[in-house]
Amino acid sequence: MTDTPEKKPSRIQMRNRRLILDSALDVFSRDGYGGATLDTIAKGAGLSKPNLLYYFESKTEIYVTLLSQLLETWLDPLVELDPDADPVEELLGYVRHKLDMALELPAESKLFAGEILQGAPVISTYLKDDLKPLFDRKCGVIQDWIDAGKLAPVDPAHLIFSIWANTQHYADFGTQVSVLLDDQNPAKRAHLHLEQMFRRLLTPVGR
Amino acid sequence: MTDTPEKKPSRIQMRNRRLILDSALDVFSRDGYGGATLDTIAKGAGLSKPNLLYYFESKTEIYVTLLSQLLETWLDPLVELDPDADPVEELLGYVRHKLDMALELPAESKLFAGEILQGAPVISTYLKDDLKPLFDRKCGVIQDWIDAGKLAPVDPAHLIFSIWANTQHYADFGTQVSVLLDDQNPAKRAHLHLEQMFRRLLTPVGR
DNA sequence: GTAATTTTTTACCATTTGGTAAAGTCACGA
DNA sequence: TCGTGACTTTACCAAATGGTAAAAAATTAC
Repeated sequence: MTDTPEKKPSRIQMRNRRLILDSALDVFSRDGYGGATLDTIAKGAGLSKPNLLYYFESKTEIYVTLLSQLLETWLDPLVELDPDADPVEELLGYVRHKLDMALELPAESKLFAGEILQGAPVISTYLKDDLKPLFDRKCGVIQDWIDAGKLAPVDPAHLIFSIWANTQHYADFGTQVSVLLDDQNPAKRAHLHLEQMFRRLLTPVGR
Repeated sequence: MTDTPEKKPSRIQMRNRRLILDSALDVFSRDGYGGATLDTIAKGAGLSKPNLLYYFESKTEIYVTLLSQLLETWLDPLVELDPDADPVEELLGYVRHKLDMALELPAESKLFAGEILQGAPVISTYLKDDLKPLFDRKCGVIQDWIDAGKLAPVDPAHLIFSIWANTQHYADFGTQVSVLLDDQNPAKRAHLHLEQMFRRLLTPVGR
């Protein structure tokens, strides 16, 4: 009880913190951490700058809060990779899920991408302490699948990288994708392409 | 002759402009456009800020200069996709080339990624006017290869996207890759993985 | 209804930032 | 060696930025 002296947040606090975080996600993902300003975030939330600083101590605290909330939901699909399921279908499901997330939540994806791009100054300890163990565990699962002959032999780590790369591309490079594609809704073809690519890569050849 | 009243740049101009651009590439790719400051760039170049502004009119001009120089070399490998070569090997060569570029010039890759991430405010007309036609042409080449049965049927546009995504990932997300891999030189395994993945995707199945 | 508490506003401030003016220094050709 | 133009430094500036203090307003608890 002494750990968190803060009382439960009031309704107004809930609402305003949410407004701020929503606006901040927009601004940080569009302008980057350095390009974002408290005024812009405040305006987007419909608050004044000092009022915004009543709810968050600093610009950095807003940014950190956003990233921590993000990381939870972002890594969830990887956590759920089920060692007992059918390997190819499980991995293709993971690809689908990540692609849907990228298409539906591009701002989150861009925020994360921007942070990594700049050397992960805020989340580097998270990467080392939380993501790395999870990553290693899932590489182990994939390796087991391969050893059991249920998956074509691939480099597990680089497989995961390529899943991340391909799915996040549609969010992070969405501007470029939009310019280059005549088809204005890339979702369907993106899904088909990734399904085809990873199915071919992962399906074990009959021995 | 009236178009470019500037005389040929002196040796000192060549040297200092290069120092500035080198430093600016570092800073912009690390801190983003908004996070970069003229002071930081100047310090990195060993010059004073006003001296830096003797060589470039503004922060934006440095940034634009960097991006234009980048785009030339960056798109070159795509330009050189040869319609008359062996399709699978030609595309695998493109993958290799792009991966090598990402591994050797991560700062350039990150600069470009940051610009796209923020909605391509500076290079959007370039994307529309120059990249798009090239992209469409190369999609045509790939489609012709497919129609001739020399390539497995893939979505040409999304194939190119996946090549870009997978190769740039090792630069743009290099921080994450480094943290997650025990192997500290990902180059070899990355090459092998991408070769395997794209060879399987692209090799036509005997009919 | 009123006192206590929470929330919002107004008025600031110090620092940083992109950029300028102008004086000084250097290099080099005549 | 001297003058001219190229280069560099010093001294600034206005605007923007992250952040604060304290008063005013609104809400809540009793």
